[in-house]
Amino acid sequence: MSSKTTSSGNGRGSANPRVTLRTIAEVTGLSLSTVSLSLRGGTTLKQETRDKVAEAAKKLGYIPDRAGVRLRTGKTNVIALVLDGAEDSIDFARQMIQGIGNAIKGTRYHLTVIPEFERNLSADTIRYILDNRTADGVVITHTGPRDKRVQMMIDADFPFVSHGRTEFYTPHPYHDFHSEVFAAMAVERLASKDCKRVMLVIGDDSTTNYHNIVTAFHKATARAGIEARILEGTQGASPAEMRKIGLELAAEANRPDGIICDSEMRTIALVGGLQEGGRVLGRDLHLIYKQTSGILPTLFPDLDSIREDVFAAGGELTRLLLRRIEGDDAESLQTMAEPQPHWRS
Amino acid sequence: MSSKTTSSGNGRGSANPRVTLRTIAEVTGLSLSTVSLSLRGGTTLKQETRDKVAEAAKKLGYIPDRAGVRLRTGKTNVIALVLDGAEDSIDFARQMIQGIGNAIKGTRYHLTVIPEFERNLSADTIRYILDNRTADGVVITHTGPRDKRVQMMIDADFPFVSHGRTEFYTPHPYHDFHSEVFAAMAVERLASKDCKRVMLVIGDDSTTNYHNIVTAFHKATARAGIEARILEGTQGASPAEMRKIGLELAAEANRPDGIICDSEMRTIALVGGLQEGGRVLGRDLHLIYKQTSGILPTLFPDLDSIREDVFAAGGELTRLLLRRIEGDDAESLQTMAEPQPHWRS
DNA sequence: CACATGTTATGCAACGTTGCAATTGTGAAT
DNA sequence: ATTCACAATTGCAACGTTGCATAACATGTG
Repeated sequence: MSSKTTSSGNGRGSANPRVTLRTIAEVTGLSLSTVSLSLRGGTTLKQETRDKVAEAAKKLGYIPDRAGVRLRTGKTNVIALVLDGAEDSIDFARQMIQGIGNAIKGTRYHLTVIPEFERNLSADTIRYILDNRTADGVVITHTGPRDKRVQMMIDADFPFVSHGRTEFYTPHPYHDFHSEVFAAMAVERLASKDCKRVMLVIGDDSTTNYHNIVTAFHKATARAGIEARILEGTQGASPAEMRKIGLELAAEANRPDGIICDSEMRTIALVGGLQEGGRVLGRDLHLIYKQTSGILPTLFPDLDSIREDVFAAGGELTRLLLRRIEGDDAESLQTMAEPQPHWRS
Repeated sequence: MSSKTTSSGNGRGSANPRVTLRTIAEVTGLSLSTVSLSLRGGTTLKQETRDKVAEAAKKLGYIPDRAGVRLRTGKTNVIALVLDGAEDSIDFARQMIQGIGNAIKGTRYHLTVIPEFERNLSADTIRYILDNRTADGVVITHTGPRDKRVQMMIDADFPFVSHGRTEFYTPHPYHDFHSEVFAAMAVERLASKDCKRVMLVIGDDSTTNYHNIVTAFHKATARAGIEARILEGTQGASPAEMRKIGLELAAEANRPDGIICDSEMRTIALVGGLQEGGRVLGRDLHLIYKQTSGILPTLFPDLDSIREDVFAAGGELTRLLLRRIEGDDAESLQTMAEPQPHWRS
């Protein structure tokens, strides 16, 4: 039928010889260019031709070669997740990855994950991606108010989305948990339980969320006429130290009767300490934590919590990023996730 | 000086024009081929030439274009992690990824992660990678005795490494936690605490580890002359159900006085149920769990545990895989991780 | 001087893709 | 018949890299 290399023996040791545009061209008797154009929906082609190409492509199971496309167009069809090393939110990484993976299922995109070992090296990671055009877009988490990674990508006009807002003037895509609402909800709930002295336990003051929560906490406690207290400087605290803090707190005369905790890891440690100190949650004091994993509800079935759905966040971040890559403008790509209260009793 | 396109204005909108072999060729006055050859350590080149090229490459910050290399050689410089959706081991995904990331730091490899949503779709994932040569090697976890993914990759002679052994005749690279030792250690420890009726709580009977642990458990209990019992069929059990099981167990007349649990998630739920049922661990009964995350030691500081270092496993898996990709043969790429006991009191 | 022998460097083609300029075919208008 | 407009298709070059076959040069040998 056709001219050369009909089926086997094209050099590569693989079982079935790779299907390329050339294969389809030979099968259909069309030229490479036509096949390529047709597959990308060229409107100048005859309908008959387009059908023929589409059919052949499907039958042969053609999938564009990533290297070819990338070399020619510069498009990598890769999105990169910069994975923060923090383990405050238990199961955060897994859920985020699953969420992203779910959202790119069926698309041409692949996910590459770049674990971050030290926060202050994160600029290097971004620099590398920017310089080597190693992805079409980036997802970052644990965003700070003046996050240098954000700054770099804005400057380079590179598509990205952040989990968390920033304070930059130039708008950029983000998806964020509404921590102000979280704080307000939690305070109101504690107020309704007749708490008078409420403490906020919060770490990682490098994130924007930190500031948002603190501000909202103060506003809400003021409104409710409740004494507010913040346990700060615990971002580096180990679980053991955190537990000790809980133990000390349990012994304090003027201890809080309501606690709001924004980290699961800290919640576990703190509760451990409080219980060891003889305090019974739900009686001596109330605690509300921000829930992201399935573990804490199992562990503390009676504790109130407010949920952030990290799997959904991963999906949303991805959708925003893909639209950004397509060229949508930043202003239209900013969404918030509403906290979901889970009150017990 | 040189002929064409000296510095700027090469079309791409980027700030600094991309450094390619061509750039180095122009700077050094050598040909493309020579530069390429030199950078790959061609021994036929004069030392002077090699130095000149190396110096220029370093000064310009040359990094080979991935698409170019991939197109020409078929090498993707990518390793793929197929991420099982199981959340038995808390923090497993994050540690595994960090471990792999740490091991490829400084190499040309990137990590792509493919989340698995349904186990029975895992063959499709592998098929895709195999057909499209989308990675140079694959890491799989939660390996089964006759794992079809392993079978496929063996058949295709494709580089991979499994976290977990198999029963296949053809050898393949693996790194595995020594669960037989784990079971034996745990039983001995319980025996030394005068336990008489020991129960093994274990889920996911699709993994090889399941069988290894069960066998070793029976052997060890027989040797110690202890009554053995296995709580089976809990692989699909939700934390709530698991907790209920713990509660029921606490009320049982002939309840075990020693429990071995191979999953953190199940440990948490089970302990919750046991405690709710009024049992005090360390007094009424002893429990030893397999520890992978930092959470459980915080939560249960008094419980004995045996640790598997997932971060280290990720690193080892990667090293094995890379050596496999380099062509080392499978037999030499099989290693075991020794369980690390953490006895309290 | 012609020729073989190394040593060192290079030209060319190819991997799979796409964008553009150019070509062919078709029918209608001059 | 020639030209024109339009529709449909195609050839060519290029993206960055590497392997092979060849070239250029110096040196030694008959």
